[in-house]
Amino acid sequence: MIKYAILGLLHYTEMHGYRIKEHIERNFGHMWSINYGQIYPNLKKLHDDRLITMKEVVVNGEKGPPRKLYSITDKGREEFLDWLNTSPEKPMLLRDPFLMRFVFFGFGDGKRAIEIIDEQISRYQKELARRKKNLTRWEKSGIYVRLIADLGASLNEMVLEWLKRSKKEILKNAAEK
Amino acid sequence: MIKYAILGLLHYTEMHGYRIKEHIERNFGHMWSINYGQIYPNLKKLHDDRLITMKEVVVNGEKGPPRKLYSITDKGREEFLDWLNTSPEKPMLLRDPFLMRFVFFGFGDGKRAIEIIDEQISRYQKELARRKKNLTRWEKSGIYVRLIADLGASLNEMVLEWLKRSKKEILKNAAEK
DNA sequence: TCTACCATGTAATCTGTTACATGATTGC
DNA sequence: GCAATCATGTAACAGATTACATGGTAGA
Repeated sequence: MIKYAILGLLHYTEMHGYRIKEHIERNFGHMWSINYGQIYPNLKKLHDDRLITMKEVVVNGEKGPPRKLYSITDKGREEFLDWLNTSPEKPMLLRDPFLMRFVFFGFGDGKRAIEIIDEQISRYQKELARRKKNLTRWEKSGIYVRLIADLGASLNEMVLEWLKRSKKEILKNAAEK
Repeated sequence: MIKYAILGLLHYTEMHGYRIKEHIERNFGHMWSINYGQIYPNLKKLHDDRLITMKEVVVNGEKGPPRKLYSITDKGREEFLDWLNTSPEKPMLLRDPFLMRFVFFGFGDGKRAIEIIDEQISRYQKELARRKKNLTRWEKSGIYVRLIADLGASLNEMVLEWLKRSKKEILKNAAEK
């Protein structure tokens, strides 16, 4: 999957590994985690398969080792577009260590449960503020990127509402007993 | 992580591997996928670590091989409650091959993009209907399980709204050009 | 001098997925 | 007889995560 994310970015413009990581994190970091352990081996594989080409560039006055600029090849473009046009096989997956705990909160201490929920509320409040501020940043990046950012904010908003609703219901439920 | 899901279920009642898989799929299958390749090795590891005990049971008149009934030990309960009370370290992660494609739809064929979005809309419509029908099923399972089911439905609803909104905006955007 | 950041990468480990293999029973 | 379901499991592979190692430059 990361393979296609890389091809997609290189379809846009040539880039080196470090910059690819930055882009992936910024564009869909909230839904896809990434790290060098995936990026560099993938770049190597894509290069071996002739889907991308590489040229080493020493940028004068730039710090650090020489960059390795990768570009997509015609073969790479072809494979990328094939992938883009196929129907996604697998359904959405939501993985959240907090939700995993939440299901079992009935077994634990109710007070601690509320504390953890409050932590989540303040986390999501901060995150939502950050997202809303950044929404305008995506305006110029094209409609699809903007819509993805929009989805991120909507998800954030929905979870926050759910957290508040849940807290209320849990407290009400505890008071009734 | 699956380790704690198993401990949590066994905290509830003793169970064998096959039943654990069923439960995980039913309770949070929409957010956590599971398979035997994870269940059985995990059960073995938990047993080796003395967090659960096992007794083999042949149920008369039942089909198939003898069940291996696992129960949680005091040590297991302790570790489970410790985990339950700690703050979740990692943020929510949304992984969706459709969304991965979506970001790059600008590079592909606009008509095909609309087709794929329509596929997603009908998928989510069916799924939402199924979820809403099942919501009452969770009523008796305790407040936390019910709230998780509620979150699942809310997520589903939100994504569906977003898909419809996106389709409209994309068509409008295409018409303007 | 020390920290932060740019930029490359690898090795070990952990986690998850797919695809098998076995075998009994129930119902069509 | 055959398909479906219950129930056990493993091997191979794919994918993700963590933790290192290297080394240069800019700025406090």
